Amino acid sequence: MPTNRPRGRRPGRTETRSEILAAALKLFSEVGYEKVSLRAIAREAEVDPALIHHYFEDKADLFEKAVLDLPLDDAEKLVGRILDGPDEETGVRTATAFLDAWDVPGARDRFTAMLRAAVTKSGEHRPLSEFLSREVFTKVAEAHGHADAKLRAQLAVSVILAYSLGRDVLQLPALAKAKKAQIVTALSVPMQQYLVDAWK
Amino acid sequence: MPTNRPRGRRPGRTETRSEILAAALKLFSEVGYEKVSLRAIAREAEVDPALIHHYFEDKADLFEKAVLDLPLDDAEKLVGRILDGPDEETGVRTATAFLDAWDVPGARDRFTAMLRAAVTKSGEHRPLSEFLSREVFTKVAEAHGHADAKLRAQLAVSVILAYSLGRDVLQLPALAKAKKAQIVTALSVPMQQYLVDAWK
DNA sequence: GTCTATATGATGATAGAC
DNA sequence: GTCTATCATCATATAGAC
Repeated sequence: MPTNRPRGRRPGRTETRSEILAAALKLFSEVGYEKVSLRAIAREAEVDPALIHHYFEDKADLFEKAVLDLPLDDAEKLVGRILDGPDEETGVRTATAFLDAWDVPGARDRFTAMLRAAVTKSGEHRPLSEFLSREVFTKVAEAHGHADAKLRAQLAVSVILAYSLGRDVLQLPALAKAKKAQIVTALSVPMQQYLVDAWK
Repeated sequence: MPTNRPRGRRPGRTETRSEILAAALKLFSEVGYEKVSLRAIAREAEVDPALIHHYFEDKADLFEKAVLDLPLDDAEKLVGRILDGPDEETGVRTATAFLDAWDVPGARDRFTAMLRAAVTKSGEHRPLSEFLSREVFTKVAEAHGHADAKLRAQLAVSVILAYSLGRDVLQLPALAKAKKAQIVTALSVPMQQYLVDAWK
C-alpha cells in the first residue's frame, strides 16, 4: 500500500513565479512598460533573468499575467453601486467607489501600470479607458437618459484618469496628501455634472 | 564703399535644422520620448541620422529645442485673462483660454509631447504640471482667497491634463469629435469649483 | 528548476572622409 | 554641411549544461 503522497505538482520553490509577478507589477507601475527591462524585473525579484522566460512567453505575456489578469473590478457591481441611491449623490457615490477600489491591495499598482501602458505601450490605448467608458460610465449616463452618453462617459473617464495621473504618475504632492473626503468632494463635482446633470 | 551684403550666417540649406525640429516635435508628441529613436526622427525629416548630432548635442537637447523652447504661453497673461471678468465666469474663461492656446499651430503637439514625456522621461515629471500649478492655477486660486490654493491648483491641473490625455493621447473619439462649446461647458464646471467656489 | 553562455538586433553616440 | 562607417551598450530571446 502506497504512502499518502501530496498530490499534483510538486513545487521546487515556486515562490519564484509569484515573486516575478510581484516584482513585475511593482516596476510596471513605477516605471512603465517600455522602460522596464526584464533584467530589472529579475533583479527586483532576485531571480535569474532566464527564469522569466522559463515561466512566461515574453515581456508582453508577463505584463498580461502581472497586471491585466485580475479583473480590476466587477463592472456590473460598480454600475449597480453607483446607480443605487438618490440622483443628487451620484457623483459622490462614483468618486467613493473608485477611491474604495483603489484601496484594495495591488489594485492601485495595477491601475497605475495600465495607465502608464496606455500612454506608452503600443496597442494598449484601449483596455483601461475603453473598459471604463463602455462598461461603466456609458451605462450610468444612459441610465440617466442622456443622448450624449458616450461623450459624458469619456469625460468621466478622463476625470478618473486625471486623478490617477496626478497622484500616482506625476505625484503632485497636494493630491497625494489630501484627505480622502476632500478628494471625494473634488471629484464628485465633475462626476455629477458629467453623468447626471443637464448641460447648462 | 562696400556693397550691402546680407549679414550674419549664410545658411547652406538650413531648412535641415528646422526640418529636424519639426519631425522631432511630431514624433515626440505622437510616440513619446523614449520610444522615438533618433533614426526614426531622421527618417521622418528625410535627413541623415548623423545630421541630428551635427545640429544638436544629444536626444535630450533635441527634445528641449523641439518641444520646450517656445514658452507654451505667457503665464502672466494667462492669469490676467482668467482673472479679468466676473467671478461666476472664471471657469468658462479658464477653459476657453486653454482651448484657445491649444489652437495655435504647434502648441497642441508641444503640450502632448510634454505630457507624454512627463509620464515616461526620467526627471520630466515636473516641467508641465509644476509650471501650470505654480505659475497659473495657484495664483488664480490665491486671488480668490483660498487657503488651500495648492490643492485646488493641482486639481485644476489634473482637469487640463485629463482632457489633453483623453483627447490627444488616448484619443477617446467622443472627446475629439465634441464641439468646442461643449468642451468649454464641460471643463468650466470643475474649474469654477476648484478655483473659485467654496467646498461644499 | 536553475543558471551560463550567447544569438541577434536596435539604440545613442563618435570620428572622420568628402 | 553632408554622409559613411563604426563603437559600445543595451535590449529580448534562446539553447543547452547542470
